[in-house]
Amino acid sequence: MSRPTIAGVARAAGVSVASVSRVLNGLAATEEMVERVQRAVQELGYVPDSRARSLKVGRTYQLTLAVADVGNPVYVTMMRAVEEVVSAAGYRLVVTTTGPDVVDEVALVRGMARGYADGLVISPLRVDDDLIKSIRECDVPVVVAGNVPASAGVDTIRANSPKGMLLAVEHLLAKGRRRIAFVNGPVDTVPGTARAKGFADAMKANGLSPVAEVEAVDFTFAAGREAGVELFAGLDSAGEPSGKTGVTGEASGTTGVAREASGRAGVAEQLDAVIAANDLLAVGIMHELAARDLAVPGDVAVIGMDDSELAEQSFPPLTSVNLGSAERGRRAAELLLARIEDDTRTPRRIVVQPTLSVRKSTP
Amino acid sequence: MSRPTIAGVARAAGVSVASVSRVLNGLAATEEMVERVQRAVQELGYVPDSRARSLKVGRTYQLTLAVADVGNPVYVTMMRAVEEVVSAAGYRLVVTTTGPDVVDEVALVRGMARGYADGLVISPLRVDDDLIKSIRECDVPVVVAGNVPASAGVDTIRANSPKGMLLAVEHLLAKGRRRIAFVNGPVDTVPGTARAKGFADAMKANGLSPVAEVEAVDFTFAAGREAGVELFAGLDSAGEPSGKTGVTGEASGTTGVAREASGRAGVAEQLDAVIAANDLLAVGIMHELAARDLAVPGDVAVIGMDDSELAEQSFPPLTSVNLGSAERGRRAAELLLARIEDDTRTPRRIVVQPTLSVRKSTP
DNA sequence: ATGAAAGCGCTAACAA
DNA sequence: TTGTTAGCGCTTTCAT
Repeated sequence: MSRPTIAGVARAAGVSVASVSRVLNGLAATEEMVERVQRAVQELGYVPDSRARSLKVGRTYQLTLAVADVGNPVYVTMMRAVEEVVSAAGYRLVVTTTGPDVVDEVALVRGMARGYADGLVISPLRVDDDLIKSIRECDVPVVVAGNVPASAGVDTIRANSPKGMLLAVEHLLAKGRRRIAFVNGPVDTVPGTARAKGFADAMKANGLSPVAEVEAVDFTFAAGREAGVELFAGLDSAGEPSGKTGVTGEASGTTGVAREASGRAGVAEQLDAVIAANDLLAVGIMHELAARDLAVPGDVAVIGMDDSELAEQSFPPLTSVNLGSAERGRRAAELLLARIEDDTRTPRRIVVQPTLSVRKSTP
Repeated sequence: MSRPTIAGVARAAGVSVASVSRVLNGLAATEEMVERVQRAVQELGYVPDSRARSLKVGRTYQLTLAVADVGNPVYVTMMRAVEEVVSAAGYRLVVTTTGPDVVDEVALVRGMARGYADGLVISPLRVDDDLIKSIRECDVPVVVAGNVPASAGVDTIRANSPKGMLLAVEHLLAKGRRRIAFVNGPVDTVPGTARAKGFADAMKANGLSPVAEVEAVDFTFAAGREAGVELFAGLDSAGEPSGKTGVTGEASGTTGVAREASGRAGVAEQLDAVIAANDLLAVGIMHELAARDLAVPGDVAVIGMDDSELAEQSFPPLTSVNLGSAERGRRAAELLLARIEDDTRTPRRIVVQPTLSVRKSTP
């Protein structure tokens, strides 16, 4: 016994399919008609086929949110915000993971065309021309939560990383910390680039040079720990900070030796604060700090970015730059909904201002 | 200019729609035919409509994973595992959030019928007859990652909480901790019930009575902190543990006073270990411990459950019962795939055995 | 190897 | 108010 279709219901109720459709969609019908149809629906356990319906009406009432990494808590903040807005508007939200590669991102946008959903919010780590092209060609509206060129002609909503960096640096400065290191994510990503520049500018604006800068392989906890190892190895072998950049690049083969030599005092002398490009990296760094008996914030203050749930869960709770992920999610959803209603409106580019959530990881 | 359809492509290529369909699906065709069609597809930027296609072939090649709370890190572990299996099998995975209520869960399963996906993995917090009914009536296969009665006749894959509790209690015992408190999630949930019973049995089997038992309002970090407040208030006002249950139920109105009186020594005397029903609760408890200057594991050892990414990210890293979430995810996906292939196979009920991941939160 | 045409389950004119 | 029917975009017999 296969699933009943609308025809089956019509037959069971002794009415036409059109009448069934009308009753189901709440259009005008007599008491008795409604009654009969509903009983038949009940009895057969009929459920409309959403594909057939959307094939006809041209809408799925489904929206997609694509994120790079479900393990990154910043996305749960965004997800919650997007979910709230779209479900209030009568859409259901589904989430897909793209991974860090731009090709997968492109494939997703391409595949999104025709039928999977009525719209897409995408938060890409890396952007290239193919991605932009696929977004323009996509026949459902796409809004980018991130940074793409204005020339792409697409609705975007992004954070203000430079401003965020300024907040972080100035907070540290106000607390008397001047020997600041920066742990970034991959610099070939959009946020990586933005944060690198933001950090450099913020430091310069305050007459500071970084003690060290290291680039983690991605925006994860594990990468944060590795970056921590690299950071301390570099600090130690480099001795006093000499120039603008300090240590950069891969951990050297001498890590073991350098690490052995990097005593608590040695590091604490050279470094009194670390800014990380996101909360996951920051927490990774805090673990490496602890492994070296360096106290947070006593010896070294730590600031993360994203102000995700992890920031309050970590210990000590992490001071973090709130880049407005909830607001970005909310407004991305609103932008998407608006564009679904009216595809001719001129693309908007919204930037959300950051705030600083001060917790115990800074003095 | 609307999106091109297969008819448009056929016209542009000067062939029939059937031929276009064949080329697109890799069926037999002459060189020249393939050539012409592909050029037309290229030029028009044609993308097939997945709804129309799946309406015809009866498959969407999309699978859904429904989780209660995207903020719970145990689900990211599951998600990753499910994703890996289903994408290897040529399906795309989408994730939806249901929230804690069973009615939403039911609505999801009902709505899942007809068209959204070819199958569903669901991990419900609460289960009732309606849910079970909706699962049986669902016309796409559903596998439950969790515990439903065998009579439901559905594929399930679940953890062995009692065994996990035993692991936790015995580990504590081996480390000389005997004054154990338990922080559970809501006991009207499936995991809540299972863990309550598991804990009671594990304690009894080892001749121990719990120092205290408190029930958090849900399985979140915030609830964990609240539960911590309640736990310590109760401990203090109850004095020495007298019977089997110790403190239970809501925080009393005297919390403020009790808290004031609950000194470091007082608590440490009554309590030397806490088992939490999941990692989020455990981390919440650790924060409350820290707020009272109680050292982990020095004064109080803490064990979580789920062994999620949070367990290694927390500080100190959390000893946690690995309930096999990755394996459960993997096998749930396999079960689902198998059932999609053959809907007549008799339902399987798999239980995954736990292991203990020992970290620094226990001595 | 290719084309014509039926039909997947539904909605929306249009007719009655 | 209700029924009949065309067609959404696609795949798949069945002829050719």
